[in-house]
Amino acid sequence: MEKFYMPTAIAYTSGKPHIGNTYEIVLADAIARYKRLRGFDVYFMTGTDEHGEKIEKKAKEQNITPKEFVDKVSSEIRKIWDLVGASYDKFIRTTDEDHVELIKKIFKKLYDQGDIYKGKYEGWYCTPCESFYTDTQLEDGKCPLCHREVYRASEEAYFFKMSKYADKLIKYIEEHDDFIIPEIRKNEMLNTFLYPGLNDLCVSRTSFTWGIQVDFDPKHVIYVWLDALMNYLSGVDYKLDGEQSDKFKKYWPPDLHVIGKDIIRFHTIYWPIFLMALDLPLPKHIYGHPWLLAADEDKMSKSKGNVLYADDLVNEYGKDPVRYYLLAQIPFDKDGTISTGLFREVYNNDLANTLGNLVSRTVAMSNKYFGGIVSNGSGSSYGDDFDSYTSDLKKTIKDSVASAINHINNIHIADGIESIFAIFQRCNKYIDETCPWILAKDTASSEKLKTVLYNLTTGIAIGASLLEPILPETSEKIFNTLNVKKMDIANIETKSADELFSTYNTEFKVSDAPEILFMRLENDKNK
RNA sequence: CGCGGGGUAGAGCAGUCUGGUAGCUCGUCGGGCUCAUAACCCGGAGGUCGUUGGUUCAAAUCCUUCCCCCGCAACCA
Repeated sequence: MEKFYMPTAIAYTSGKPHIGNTYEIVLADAIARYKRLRGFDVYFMTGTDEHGEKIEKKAKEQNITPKEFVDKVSSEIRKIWDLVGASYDKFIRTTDEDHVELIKKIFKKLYDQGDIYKGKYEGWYCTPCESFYTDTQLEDGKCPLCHREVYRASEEAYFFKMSKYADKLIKYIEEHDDFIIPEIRKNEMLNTFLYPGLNDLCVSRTSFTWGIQVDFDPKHVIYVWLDALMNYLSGVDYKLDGEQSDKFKKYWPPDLHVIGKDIIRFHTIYWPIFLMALDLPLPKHIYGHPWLLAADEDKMSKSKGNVLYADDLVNEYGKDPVRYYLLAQIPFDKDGTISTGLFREVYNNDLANTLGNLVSRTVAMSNKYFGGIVSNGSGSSYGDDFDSYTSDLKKTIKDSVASAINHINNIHIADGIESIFAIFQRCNKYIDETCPWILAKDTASSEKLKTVLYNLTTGIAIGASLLEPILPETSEKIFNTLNVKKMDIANIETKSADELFSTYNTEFKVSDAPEILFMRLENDKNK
């Protein structure tokens, strides 16, 4: 069984994540579910990044310990991930004991082998703000925060010799075209950081204490990124010495990193270099996904009051609609937008009208005309337009299936969803073409009518099977309503259109009281 | 001159590499239908393709001028 190790970035526990932050976990979840359906042994990992100065400060403001603070936020984050249906296999925390131990050992090892050295960090220091600034950060030569005088200061710090590995990394990136995706991110990294020359990275701090301590030099804590990135190793029980763990041997290296474009630099430069220093294979692909922005094109922020939270949306509209919006509306390499109005529009158009109503009308007709019994009509050809409606239906659905699978394989999820919905749209059109209510008036067309309802049901089943990774609850509801078995994606992909439309060759009975999948939302003037 | 992306119908986007009738979704207007969640299906209207100049029989597409928006960066995660 082929393995698929997919870690997401771990969320920084500085506060409650908004809907944009939640996108990443939903995206990764859809990929994980899809890979499982394709027979992969998936290890889907997420978690929280919990050290750093910012957290130390926030805890202090609330008069609690940093650990109490991160315990609270981490569980809040996890609750939201669960709420949107994230099927992660492991939730790691950088305060986990085994993680902390590993980081300490790694730091020591890198120091011993000469990749980390002690040096001086120089910069402009603002005493009241207790912060260092570079030349370019200063505003008019003064502190950018409080605008007071700064003075030249230096502080003891450990540095990592990035320069030692830079050439090797450049070569690797150039030779592996799909290491950094999308391509724009690859160019950004090469042009901005690698070609001009990589500076050594400061990997310890002495200005705060909430972090993993350097054993042999206790006034230093380990730089947050060196700590955070290593979760991908500790999460599969990587052992620096002694017998290597089975989990590590099985899953390493990551097949796909799902991370936000804002932290692509840490994942495509520092992270691979750390791995080179540890002499470990690099991840196969690192996907810097785009962002979800508020519809007014601004980043969501509390001060602007345009923040939407996943849990609020799930409570109001349900889990699957939230997943649908995120997955369908954010393209592979460009930012998407969200507002309550857009959300409701997409909900009505795609979920309530196209999909929900299709299932509803199809099942209703089966109940009305055949007491809920569905079976394929006996006539294969009727020598009129009916034949071409049917063959075009099958062909269009087969084409959409191929397109959807192709997109999803390339993690172009939004494009894949569009192709899946083309199936449902084609089914709706088929109803208009064949006019079942007219066929029902003449017993002589009984076989045609059976054929129509059978084909519709099968078409819905095909679409719903593909939809499972995207909308797991809805997919299951549809199969319960239709009372047929889900199709295997491998079969959907390889079978011919005619074979696909012979899947359910014995009659079955659909639900006589189908549930409304997505209740249509009334117009809401509030945006 | 730091690097990069973008400016196409009311909104959001595709098309630009490989010049040749400007396309999709939503909205809007009209028609059809009545199985269905006032849903579904069909059709129409709506665009000097940011700006200047050029190459060409022909430019959204190639070259050029300028204007505007956005991302990355200046070691916060």
